[in-house]
Amino acid sequence: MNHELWFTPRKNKIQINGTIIYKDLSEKIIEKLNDNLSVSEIIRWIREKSQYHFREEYGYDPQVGSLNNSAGRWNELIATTILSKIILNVNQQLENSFYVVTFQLPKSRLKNKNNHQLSSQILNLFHPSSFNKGQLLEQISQFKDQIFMPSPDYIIAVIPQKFIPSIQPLLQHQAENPDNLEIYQFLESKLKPNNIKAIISLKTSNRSDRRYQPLFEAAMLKAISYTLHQNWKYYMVSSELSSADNTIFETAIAPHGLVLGKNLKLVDGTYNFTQKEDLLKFVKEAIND
Amino acid sequence: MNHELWFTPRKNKIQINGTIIYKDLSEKIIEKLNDNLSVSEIIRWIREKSQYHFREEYGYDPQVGSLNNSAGRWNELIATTILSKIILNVNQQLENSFYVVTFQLPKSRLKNKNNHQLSSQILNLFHPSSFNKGQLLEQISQFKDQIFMPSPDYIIAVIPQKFIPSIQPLLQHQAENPDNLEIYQFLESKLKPNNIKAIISLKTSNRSDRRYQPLFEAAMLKAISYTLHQNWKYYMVSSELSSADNTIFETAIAPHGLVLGKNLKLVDGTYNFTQKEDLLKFVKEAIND
DNA sequence: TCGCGCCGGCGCG
DNA sequence: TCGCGCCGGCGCG
Repeated sequence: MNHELWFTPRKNKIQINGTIIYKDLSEKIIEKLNDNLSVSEIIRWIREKSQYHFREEYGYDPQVGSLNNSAGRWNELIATTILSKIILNVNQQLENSFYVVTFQLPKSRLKNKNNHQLSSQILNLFHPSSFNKGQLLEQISQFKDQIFMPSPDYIIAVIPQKFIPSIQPLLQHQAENPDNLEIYQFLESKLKPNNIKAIISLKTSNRSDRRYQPLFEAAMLKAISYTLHQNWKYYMVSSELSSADNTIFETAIAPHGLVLGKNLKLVDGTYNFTQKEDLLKFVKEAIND
Repeated sequence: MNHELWFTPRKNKIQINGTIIYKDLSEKIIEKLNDNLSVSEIIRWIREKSQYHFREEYGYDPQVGSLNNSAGRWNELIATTILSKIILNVNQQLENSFYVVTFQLPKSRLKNKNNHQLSSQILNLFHPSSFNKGQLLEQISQFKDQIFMPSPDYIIAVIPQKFIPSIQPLLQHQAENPDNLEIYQFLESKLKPNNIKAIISLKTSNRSDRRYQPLFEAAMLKAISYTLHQNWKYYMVSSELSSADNTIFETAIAPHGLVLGKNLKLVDGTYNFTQKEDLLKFVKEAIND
């Protein structure tokens, strides 16, 4: 293992290459997961290992922010592998003509109006023409350039097998290479609203301010889902959940629920992500509806 | 100036007493404001001064997080003083029978259902009985325990002079003691929805994730405002605004707008907070409607 | 003691 | 180069 590749000196600072570190340690990480170590423990272990080698090499501690940035990425890489494996397994047992699929998205990015791409990356799962009159997304079409939200961490979709016969190898590849967006690229412009079953927010931890970030995402997605007569679920997944986090996620009403006088929840489930099994729960919940 | 009071040794760490530091430096801060130094510059100056004395005393740098926490507070203390002075001035020139008032709120906090207080602190501005049948907040009454949001940074309200004849001394006192909640305490349970004109989010800087925190607040408040047939404005104020921040704040549609098919904006104005004058703009905008 | 709400430090495309 | 979206470090009540 060549620890020099873990760090890159930049102007005035040393960069921590979180993705490289993860790849170097991925075999051990998978082992630890199989030994049922908690995801928090594993991330703490990668964190401390990175810190140790940084200190060895440069004689001082890395910035907290650089490790925060990496920890978020490590958490996602672990979750991608676990989710992909779970869904590979689910697909092998399915007895209908659909496949379940999970994937991450490119980051949302402000797009020029004349571009065919929309600023909210999740909307680019649908073909631009589906916003046309008489098409499936007509109802939100007039506002499509005014919808902003971060790219959700994960989508769970259910798609006819005939449209994605090769999905199992793609999921297998994604489980082994959790830092790639092949599945998104494969599905871009091809989904219909009713293919989407669930959207997932993944965090290592919450703060009482940061917890409103995914709630805004949920507010927009639930409003879109309602307008399109869909039933998209929104799940919160975090390795740390305070009692207040749980209560708020379980209870919070959607803004459009207030306006319509309907008790429409923002969040359909809140899960503590400690072990592989924790993710299985909401995958089942998401598709059994 | 006794720098020892700036810091308090705690178990395993040294606490930075941001409020004490601010009070010690407040005269100089006011001077710098009068000299038209930018708010960012002033906060950077307090930050560096704190860091310098911390280092002198303990031989190492303080945690970034402790200075972040303080910088947010310093920004609010400065803004409270400026806003209070502006509004004192506005009130002296008013020729109707109303006073303008601005104030901060206690932090939101999960409340027990049987308590008369609600979890969203802003809702405690209204009397509990106003949620009763036939009263002003009846329309959101059934969901009042499912509404969650952080306490907004500032409220701007317009209130009949006869209800608050003593408001000018209170504003004067608030300008001089920006860390107190007397005005909120004075108004608690006494406001009507139409007293509220504007809600303000104040930040030193945004990040592309953190910018959705006030947008969630705006989404809930605008939904409440719509349901109550009010026209509460929501303003973003920040010392740093990227081009993307500006575009998103200026363009974003409210979730309930999507559902209703109406172009309802989340944000009514985005202001760069560098000097005193920047706050005057939206105070005028907020009350002239 | 913990909950609230603060914000800069990133790595990567 | 900057935009995205990551998250722990608080002080204070």
